[in-house]
Amino acid sequence: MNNTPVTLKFLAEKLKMSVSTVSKALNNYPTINEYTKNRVQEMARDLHFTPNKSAINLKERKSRIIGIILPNLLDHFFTRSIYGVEQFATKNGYNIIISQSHDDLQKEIQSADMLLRSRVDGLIIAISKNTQDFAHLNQFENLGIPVVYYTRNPSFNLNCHKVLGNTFQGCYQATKFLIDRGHKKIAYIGGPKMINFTHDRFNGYINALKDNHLSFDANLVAYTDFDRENTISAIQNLFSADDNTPTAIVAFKEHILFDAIKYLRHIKHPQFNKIECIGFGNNSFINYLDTPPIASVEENPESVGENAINLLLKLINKEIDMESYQKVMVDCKLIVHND
Amino acid sequence: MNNTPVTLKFLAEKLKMSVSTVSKALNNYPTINEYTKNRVQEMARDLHFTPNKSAINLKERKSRIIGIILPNLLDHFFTRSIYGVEQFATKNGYNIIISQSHDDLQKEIQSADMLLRSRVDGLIIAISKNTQDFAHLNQFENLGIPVVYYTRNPSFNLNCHKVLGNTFQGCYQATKFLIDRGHKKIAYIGGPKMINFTHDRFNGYINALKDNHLSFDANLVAYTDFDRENTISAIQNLFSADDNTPTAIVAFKEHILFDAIKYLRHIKHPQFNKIECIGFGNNSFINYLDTPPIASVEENPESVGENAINLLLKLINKEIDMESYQKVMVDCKLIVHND
DNA sequence: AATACATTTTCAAACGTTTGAAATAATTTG
DNA sequence: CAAATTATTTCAAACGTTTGAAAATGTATT
Repeated sequence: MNNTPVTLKFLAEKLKMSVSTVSKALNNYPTINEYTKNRVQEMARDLHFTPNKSAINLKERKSRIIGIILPNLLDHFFTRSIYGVEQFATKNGYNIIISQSHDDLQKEIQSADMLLRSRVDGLIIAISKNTQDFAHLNQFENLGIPVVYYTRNPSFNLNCHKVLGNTFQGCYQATKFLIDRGHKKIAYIGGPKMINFTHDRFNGYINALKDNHLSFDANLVAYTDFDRENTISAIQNLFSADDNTPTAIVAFKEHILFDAIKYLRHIKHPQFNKIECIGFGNNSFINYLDTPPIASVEENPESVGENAINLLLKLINKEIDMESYQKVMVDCKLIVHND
Repeated sequence: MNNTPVTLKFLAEKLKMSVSTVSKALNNYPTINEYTKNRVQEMARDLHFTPNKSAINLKERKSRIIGIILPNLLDHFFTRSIYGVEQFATKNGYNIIISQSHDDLQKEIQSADMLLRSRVDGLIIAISKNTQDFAHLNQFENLGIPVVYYTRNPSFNLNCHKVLGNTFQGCYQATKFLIDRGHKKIAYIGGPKMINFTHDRFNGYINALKDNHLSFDANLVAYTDFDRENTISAIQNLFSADDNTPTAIVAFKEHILFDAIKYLRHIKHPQFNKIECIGFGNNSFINYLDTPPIASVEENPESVGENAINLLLKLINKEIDMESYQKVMVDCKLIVHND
């Protein structure tokens, strides 16, 4: 209800000194007399002085804000990754603004635009699945604002900073694990081909087969997206040939397995609870399933976030040159569930 | 890599006109000549002029930013509620800054402080479970910045704006549903007593029993928190008496039921798959359980968020007086799962 | 007491916008 | 064609900070 805002000027008038003295006292300048400092700080406290960030930003030509754009907040991978980012950002005096693109290019452009107006000091982004053109993101770098792509990134483009889960290694490990358990017919269910890591995972699968002298069978591979219908039909395909049916599955997302298991149970597949499967993710709900995946590929999202912010901070502080493009890989970890 | 930032002044020099003309042209002032407007707008586009929000905020004495503080982003209730907020905020030209308190008072105070410095135009908050003192939040109202409490709120305090799920009604409905299915021994598992809606839910349960002439049995009530250990022991208690064991459960959070079912299966309770249960939440994961809850109490988080932002916008626009404290209740909906 | 030096405070400009009032230019009117 | 009107542009101050340079004050030295 206070109508005159408490500004430096206001404090200065109260204390009968100049604005600069007040400013310097609050910022603990060595040239300011101790007694004066105390008086100023006390008054500032009493009157609940809160420095106006807009004014400071304007003056300093920076915002101490990091922007984050991601497809959505309903995906645990992303919310977990924010933990990592936030932790290190606040530790270094930065705040974060999170914006969702809802996997829509137009919305992503809007988000980028507002973050640009807010003059964020850096941007961390997981691009939408339709992002082909990068004009809206290149703007940042043109203004000298560093951008770090994480997880979802322009795969063809080497001229950007990236932090990625080592999804090849994760998929290789998962496949290898199943091979070591004696499986010969391991199916692979991949994700939308537009998303860049889909191929890396597939390659992990292929390489594990090859390295272990198993032949590749195209009938054991199916693709789906985030839509359940498509997942079901992908699974139907895999299990259509009665003679050559898989005994294990590797899936690009764990919840595909949930659908798979449910479907197999539904059609009363003779050994639906024998099929061993592994997916990316590490959903705590696994504990509640009757027929849980045998293992999960933990992507360590917090660590991905952590690496992204650390790289970004180095770019902001010019410890790394913006032109020397970095690529950081974060290893996955196979979590074996022994219920 | 552009080192001279593109500002109004810069444009003005290029165009050989005054800064104010440029400003007014970009803001489409009627007093500016059409031809001039076109020239200015074209140049602004070509040079990628981006207005500096800090400068505007400073001048306008507002930020067009809404702050949100919530315990964490791993809880689907909160992430879903953000959808509602975001949608209406952006529609009205506001951006949002999300900050997590991690259910820690100190962190909440920090968040509040940074949002205050950022001079948000309004605040939406779900308080941490330890928030007893509200000095850090009252500051906002002292500066004329409206605050809307949502979901988690100071229950004892009537002098604040609130948007709440009608958790009483939700719990009543759930209990009633089970009664109608013939259950006589319905257990209730409540949440942390610090959280205000725990009691409302309990009252919903009690009232449903009473209205349907079922007697209340204290042995059928247990409390837990977000910790699995405690949940297990709560369930153990409920099922310790061999003679008087519940046939149905209402739980304040759905995942408690997952633990309950798992536990009952584990101890091979004679009718673990007969026990009918209902919890708050509406986790899509339910579809994958062998023994799913019979129904869910959908709390409509998007709608809660929507109501919160709408109320806040009205307060910001002074359509509602800050002193006339509002309380909005959002009804829950019972979702019956017929597998 | 005059000078030198150190300590402390203030001045003034800058950051990038907005906007009412004043100035200027262009057009109409009698 | 001068005066009155209207259209368009510019001036100048303000928003709340920061900060190097200049000014003022205080203290020590001879």
